[in-house]
Amino acid sequence: MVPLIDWKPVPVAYRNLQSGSIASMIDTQPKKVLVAVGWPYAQGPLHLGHMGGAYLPPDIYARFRRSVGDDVLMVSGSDVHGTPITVKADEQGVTPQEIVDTYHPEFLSNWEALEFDWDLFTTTGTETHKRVAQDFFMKLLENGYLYTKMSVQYFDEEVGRFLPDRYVEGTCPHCEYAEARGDQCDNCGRTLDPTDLVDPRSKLSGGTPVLRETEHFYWKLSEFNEPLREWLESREGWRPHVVNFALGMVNDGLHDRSFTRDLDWGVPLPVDDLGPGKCIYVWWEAVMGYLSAPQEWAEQQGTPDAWKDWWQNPDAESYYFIGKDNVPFHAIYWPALIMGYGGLNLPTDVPANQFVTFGGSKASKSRGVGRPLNWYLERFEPDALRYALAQSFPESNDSDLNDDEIVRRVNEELVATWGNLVNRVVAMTSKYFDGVVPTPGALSDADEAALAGRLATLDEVSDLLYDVKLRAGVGRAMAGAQEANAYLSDQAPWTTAKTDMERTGTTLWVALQMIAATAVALFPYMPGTSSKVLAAVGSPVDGRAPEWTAPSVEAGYTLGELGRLFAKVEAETIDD
RNA sequence: CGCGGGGUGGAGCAGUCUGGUAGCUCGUCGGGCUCAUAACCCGAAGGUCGCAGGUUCAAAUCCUGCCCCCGCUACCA
Repeated sequence: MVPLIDWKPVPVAYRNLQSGSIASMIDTQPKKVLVAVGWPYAQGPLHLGHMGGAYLPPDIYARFRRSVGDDVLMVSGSDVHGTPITVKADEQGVTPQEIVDTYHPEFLSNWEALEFDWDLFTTTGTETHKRVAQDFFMKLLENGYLYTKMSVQYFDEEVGRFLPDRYVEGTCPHCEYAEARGDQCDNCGRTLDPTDLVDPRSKLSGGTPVLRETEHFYWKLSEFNEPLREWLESREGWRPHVVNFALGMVNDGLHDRSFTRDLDWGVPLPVDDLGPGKCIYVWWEAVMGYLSAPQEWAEQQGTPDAWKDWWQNPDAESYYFIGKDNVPFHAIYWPALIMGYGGLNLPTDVPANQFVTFGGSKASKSRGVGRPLNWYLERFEPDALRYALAQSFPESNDSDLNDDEIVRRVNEELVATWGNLVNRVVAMTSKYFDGVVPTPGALSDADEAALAGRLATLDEVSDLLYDVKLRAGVGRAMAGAQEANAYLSDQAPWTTAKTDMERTGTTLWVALQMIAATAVALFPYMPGTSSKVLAAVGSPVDGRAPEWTAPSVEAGYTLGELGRLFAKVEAETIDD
């Protein structure tokens, strides 16, 4: 056995910032940042809850880190293996691949509709993934963390398949509930073993399954108990619910778990000790995607070793964006796999979200609650939807969202505060100065305060974003827009325009500086509209993200065309 | 006693670790403004911080018990 599990503390988000100074807002030593996004299971459509919980947060975070100059790699992909997909394929009389080919493209179109900026969104069905997962298996085997063991499991002779615990149903031996599952009785809540069930039947065929011996590789997870405990206890800045939950499980004691399954649809074992029909358990193999996707990306770039900068460089950071139901897999099992492999970076942070609920019900594939994502995509502009979701991110609580709430956020907050601000300033510049940025006169104290305020906004938003407090971040950025609205009210350029055009010009010049800075602060959240604003004021986004600085809007520049940033959502459009 | 999270003005949330005038976004009411997407700005009303007890000069915050909601409970992913 290999000397146990080397891990080193991974530094938390590096900051090279000093409040107040524009130049200091850019990270002078760019870091490699892996933004790892939970892999959606290609078995059903995604809902708005998935976006708010797991997928939009990483896009915002990645865009922000790009803005401060870091070298971000944002990857994920469709998880295409496992029993549920094969079962669904059987039900529909198609191949598992055909199921995958239904949902993977749908995911891709979802990302496009919401303007996610992936480096790569692949699948676990690639040759690269297979190679990486098999290599991972061999490394664990060589390091002594895998062993074989016989066990007895129910087998459905009708469909010719071993049955996962949840696919065996029967009568609960404790309460005689007839619909108990093999892992648990929903009636009395007791944990069960499938062999406990009276009158077991297969959920697949309805027939009576038979017990068969089967040999599997088992993972010595128990060996990782202490290293994981030590590692988790040393985490700083993690969300309490993530650490507490993971630590609770570790303190209860982890037991060895089977590493393989009797299944054809998956990554086959690289050794033939067990004979055919064995695959790596889909969950273990799926999280290895965090390692295989960067390799696939690197291959596509023509720099096949480039992935090592994110995985083997101890200064690199990695953030795993997931829902709370996945905490065990990202705060326990995946770190344990990484430890067992050796030489790879452990997660810097796992900022798992709680759930977005709709009228109190979890929006999820399995329960079918909530509208299809496309329903929202057809009715809302992407940035408007991104805004409404960001303001409801369930970072510490489950958060509730409904259609009226989304409309309220868009109409009463986004349109009224930010959209209207841009519109009124551009309109006045057009009206009083023919659309040319005026030359400022002497700056008053109020002007200076307003200009300083825009820097404070960028500074404070960046503090929140580094901490992955994304909901607070968008709120703070919007406060920047409110400051600009208040500044305009105080200065009343529409009044001074009657007597003092220089004063009016100065006010509008200041307001334009505030708008440009706000657009930068909002860019991670609403990249499309921020890009439009920045282009219109003469600071177009160069590359994938604007520099995290207050752009200088130059006097004499003719503002570009900029219609209304957002349309109000009419009640009728959501009235069905 | 399985584990973790949550219960804060009409709505959605922050604050709880490090006790000390309960904060934000909206809504409501009043005022201002009229450049702007009936948008913007200012002010006010509205909360015994799930319930009960305890510690303390002082509790949303610490302790104990209880109630309710969510997730997990290891072979669904």
